[in-house]
Amino acid sequence: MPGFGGKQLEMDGSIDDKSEDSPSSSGSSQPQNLSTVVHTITAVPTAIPNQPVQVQSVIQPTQQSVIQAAGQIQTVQVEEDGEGHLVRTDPDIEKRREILSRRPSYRKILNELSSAEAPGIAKIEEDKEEEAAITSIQTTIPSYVQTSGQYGGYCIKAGQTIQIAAANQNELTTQGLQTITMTNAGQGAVTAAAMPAGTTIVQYTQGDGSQQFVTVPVSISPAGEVQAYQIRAPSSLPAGVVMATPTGITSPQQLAEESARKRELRLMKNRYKNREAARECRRRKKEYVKCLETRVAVLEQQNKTLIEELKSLKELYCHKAETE
DNA sequence: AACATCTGGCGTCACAGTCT
DNA sequence: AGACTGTGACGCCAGATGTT
Repeated sequence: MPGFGGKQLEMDGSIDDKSEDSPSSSGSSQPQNLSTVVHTITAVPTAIPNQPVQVQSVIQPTQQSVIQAAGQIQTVQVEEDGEGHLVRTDPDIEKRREILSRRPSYRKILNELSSAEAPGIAKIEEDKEEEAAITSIQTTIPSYVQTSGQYGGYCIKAGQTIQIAAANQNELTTQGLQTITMTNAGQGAVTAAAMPAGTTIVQYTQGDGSQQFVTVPVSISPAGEVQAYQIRAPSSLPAGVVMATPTGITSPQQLAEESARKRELRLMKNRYKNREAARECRRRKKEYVKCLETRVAVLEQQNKTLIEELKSLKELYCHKAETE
């Protein structure tokens, strides 16, 4: 895998000198007691989508090292930290740190990792999959409606999700509706406080796939039957949003209820998209973790190889010293 | 077998950053 | 400014695994 053989330019800007490409590379076999060691290394930015840079460095704390990348000479300030790691200290790094301090995107990180290090690693692609068409009608009666009732001729119970079959769906389709989903307190996200009793939000998808939301007052008879949904036609509300009632808000309690309903409407509009976004985010995260695990495995293997190499060189050296 | 704990996935909300 | 996007955090759930 390209890039794993050299120094890793860490995300924090440090150059972690853990290995060298080969013991025969220029100057690397020089005795350690020299104050200046010349290395030819390949630095691979782990988080920056640059080409691997060939580094001709004179490893000496606080001295400037010369990085030659794509024919361009770049001067960077390098210092050694307490643990023998080389750390860039030039002003560029400040800028880079600033950028990196922002919340990273798994998509970005992984794409950068894969482009810089492993062409074999698949990039996270833009999700072009079409949403599967919803063909059923699903409705959940809020759990706070502790009763059972009738909806479109079907008996439903509080907190239950029901499928509304052909007859109603056809009826809806003729009106340009494909799906209708009632969701709120069923997930526990909406409580009686957040969503005033006696109302619910109906989400439906039109023929063109656009999401529509309707706030619907629900009348429940003493016998526990859902008697009616009073849905009104769109008027002055933004496209796609249909608001049913309420009329004549006067008391602070009603105002609070209204604002709660508005909040719920806003959340409802975001919920669907966010569900998908969260799914994608988790997928990217998993892919990112996998990628990191692969890197760990490769580096561990490399470490083993280097240890073995060191051993055999030591043996060779001792053997040579004995014979002399 | 019954129960407890762990694990992974999901949906949701809040929030920060980005885009229009 | 408001919409959109990506992600962390949280709670819930179901299945797997360990313990009694």
